[in-house]
Amino acid sequence: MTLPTDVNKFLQALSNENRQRIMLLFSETHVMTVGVVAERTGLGMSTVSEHLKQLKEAGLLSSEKFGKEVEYRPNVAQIKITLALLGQFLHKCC
Amino acid sequence: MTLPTDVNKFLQALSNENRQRIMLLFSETHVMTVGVVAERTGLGMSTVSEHLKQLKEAGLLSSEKFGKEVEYRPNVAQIKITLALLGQFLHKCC
DNA sequence: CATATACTTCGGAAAAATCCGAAGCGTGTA
DNA sequence: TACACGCTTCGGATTTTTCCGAAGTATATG
Repeated sequence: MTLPTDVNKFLQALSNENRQRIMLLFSETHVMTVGVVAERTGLGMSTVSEHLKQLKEAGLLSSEKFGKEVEYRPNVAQIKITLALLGQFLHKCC
Repeated sequence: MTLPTDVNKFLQALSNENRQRIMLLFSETHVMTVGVVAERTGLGMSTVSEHLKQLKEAGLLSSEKFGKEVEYRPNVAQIKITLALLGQFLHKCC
């Protein structure tokens, strides 16, 4: 048995405090652009862009482009799947 | 709403590949000493000692001292609690 | 077409994590 | 008491992560 890549990326993504803060913002405001997240966190736009990219690749967020803006939102379905996988993995240890 | 420290440490602990490997070992062998984990992972004993310490502080393992040996094992109860907290947190984003 | 806006990618500095072997600390044994 | 054994802590080299601002890309607007 080995840990799925998805779960690995998921854990990696959530292990950082600023990315956790970003996810918390999404629990208040379900849809945000890169600029809005940058403004609310106080981080540079490039930094936020990179964090959002990582959260997306980890299956925590999804994105959609509208003109020159990019809207990010929680990827509910994928989060549930990954959380279930993580649960399975951890219950093997018991 | 803010992310509990427990959950934070939990995610941080599991984000590392060698600590994941260690947890996988515990899914095969439920009780191991530091030396055994070192032997099976190929890591130095001091390195393993530090990893196990972190996993313990993150609520993933518990330890008990017997003479000069220290036995580690999965902290089932705490894992369940933390996993539930993580689930709660993530479902707020939906 | 030229410019502004929103974002991404790049280059690199700074901070944090990882790992090791040496040294230190208890505990059991000769 | 002296020594061996199992583990932890320390010091430090190496690697990885994080962050920023500059430069680059795509899209809308005057």
